[in-house]
Amino acid sequence: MSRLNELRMIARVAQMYHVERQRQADIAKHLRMSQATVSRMLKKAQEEEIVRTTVVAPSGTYAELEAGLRARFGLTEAIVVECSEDRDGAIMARIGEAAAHFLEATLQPEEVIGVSSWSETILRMVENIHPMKSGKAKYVVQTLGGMGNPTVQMHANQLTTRLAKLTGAEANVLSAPGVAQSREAKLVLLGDPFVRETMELFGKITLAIIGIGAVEPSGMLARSGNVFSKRELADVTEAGAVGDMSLRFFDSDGKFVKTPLDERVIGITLEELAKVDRVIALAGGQTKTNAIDGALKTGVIDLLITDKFTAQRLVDTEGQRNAAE
Amino acid sequence: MSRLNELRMIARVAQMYHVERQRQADIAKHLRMSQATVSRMLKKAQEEEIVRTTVVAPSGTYAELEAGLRARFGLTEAIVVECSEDRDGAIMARIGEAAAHFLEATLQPEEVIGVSSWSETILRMVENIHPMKSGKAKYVVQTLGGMGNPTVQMHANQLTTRLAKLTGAEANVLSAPGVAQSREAKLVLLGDPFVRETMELFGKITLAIIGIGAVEPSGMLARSGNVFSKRELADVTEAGAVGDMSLRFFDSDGKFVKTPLDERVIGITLEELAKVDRVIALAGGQTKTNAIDGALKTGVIDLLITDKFTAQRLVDTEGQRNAAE
DNA sequence: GATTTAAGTGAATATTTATTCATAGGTGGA
DNA sequence: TCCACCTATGAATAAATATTCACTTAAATC
Repeated sequence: MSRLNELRMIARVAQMYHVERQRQADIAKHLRMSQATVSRMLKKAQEEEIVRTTVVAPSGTYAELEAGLRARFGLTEAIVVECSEDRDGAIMARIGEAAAHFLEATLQPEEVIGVSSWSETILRMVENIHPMKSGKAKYVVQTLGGMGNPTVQMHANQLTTRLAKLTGAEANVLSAPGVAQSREAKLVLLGDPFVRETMELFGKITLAIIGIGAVEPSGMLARSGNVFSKRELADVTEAGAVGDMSLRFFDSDGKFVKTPLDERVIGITLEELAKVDRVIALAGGQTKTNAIDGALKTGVIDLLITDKFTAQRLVDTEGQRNAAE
Repeated sequence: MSRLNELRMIARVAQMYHVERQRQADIAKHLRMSQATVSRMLKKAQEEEIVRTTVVAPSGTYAELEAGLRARFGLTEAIVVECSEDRDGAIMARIGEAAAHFLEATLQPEEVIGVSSWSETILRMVENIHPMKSGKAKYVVQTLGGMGNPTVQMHANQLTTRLAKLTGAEANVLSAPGVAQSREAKLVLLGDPFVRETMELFGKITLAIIGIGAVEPSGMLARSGNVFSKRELADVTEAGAVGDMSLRFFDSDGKFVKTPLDERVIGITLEELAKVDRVIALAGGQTKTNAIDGALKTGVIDLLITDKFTAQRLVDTEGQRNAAE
């Protein structure tokens, strides 16, 4: 019986605190006890489940999928965006918006941003960033050379420049092709002082924004603008690669896949990426699902922004192997 | 769209704070924002009803009835006890237990307790009090003389003495009948130095424990032990009295009813009672409902302890008149 | 386009809450 | 009955949270 009276009292205290929003000191005075006791009663009220706190996710948000992604891949954070249809265009737009919002909200002063320029999703992100008046970031560093024809390469530089302008940072473009003609050609290009200067900043990057690419005839070929030969692509596939970040490949287990191509790519390596404080990956879409799954397993990524359909597929995938790092 | 992203973020913060029980500073660090912002987001989460806190009353407690009583009668507190049947014996036992628990939990050091001795419910309370080793109260003052035959009078004194012993206080009994034979007899009795000493303490009482009596042939007559004549009782009834506290009467509107009897009663007055810091009334039962209703309307009572049946009747009673003081 | 108004931010600070500490009473075993 | 141990308490204090302040930027109005 005395326990019931005690619970009765606890319930009353909980009522006064949570519903009537009185301060503990006032409740204590009212009931002639110490504030410490009120605090303890409230703790007990939690334990006894006399007070219950529920967090309701607003519709259009996917807290559960996010939690699932975090748990499955050991991510620091995950953002799953609403998306009406499972179509690449729509998905990129939504991810870009969310990424822009996230960047604006969490960008630190003096940040060194690395951006793997050739990704349409990242482009969408940049389009959605509002100019920040007080220069927040320090440098924006392009982490992969331009791709394909000079026009597209120009575009990539512009993306970097624009992001730098929006964040009030200094732009460090990588005035080189993403893929050199040969190992020797790469060495020559690396001799350029501007290229070298930018690449030396790779180690200083505090926030990297990257896209994830899928390795499969259509995707890869389309993106590469024919800089890789069919033969080379076949090699990559045979080596087990399922996707790339900045043209660095990994397999479905998240293991890095070394290929002769590495010798020709001018851009950040996965090892360098792994050392960056925050690595944010932007990717979604049916065709990229496997690539994203592998990318997450590399342990390089801290935060993934994706769409609800892809998130669902990533969480569903039955692979008993335990998640990344 | 940005609003959705903001809500998404708020929901995530709420999740981290309420479910994962992380500190605001840690959440802030994780999401790269200031603790102040996290605090604000959590506030917003409340407003947006993303977090909901519910207080569930443990079964066997009647938070709603208590709230109803408080609202209707302007009480500081109300305690409604579980009770299996609407029968006086059972009700008194439960109220007594609850009162004992409440007293133990909230008794202040140096308290001067006034106790209107002749009430079976109060007796039950005293029976349930555990002895308090460290003398908590200062005095226990009997606020109404004994009633009826000397044996019963003795009993009343014992109740006071016992309560004093249990609370480690000094007992101040009122060695006089509760009702003198006449106005003159009362004056003589008041001349007694011990009686006077006790009555002078009435003004010092910080906590009064009283019962509520019903005015109706059976109740009143039974209690009075024939000290009041039929004629006198009829007068009281005609004056509109519905009940009494310490033999001081009031009507159904809570207005004090002065009667010739007042001249004969040796005990605390309602005016004196009104000045006491905490007045705790113990009463329940079908027959006392109207008396309790009137008593609460006097505005003298700060805290009522009653049973669920009586509480229900008190809250239900439709009297549009607005509640007490 | 200029100017006022409103809204949002982090650092500093005030306020509120949780915990530690010292103490006291209760409990159960020898 | 006495002792060891456990629990509960309030005062003091540590820790955590809310608010103020000064400032910046976005939006609204002229």
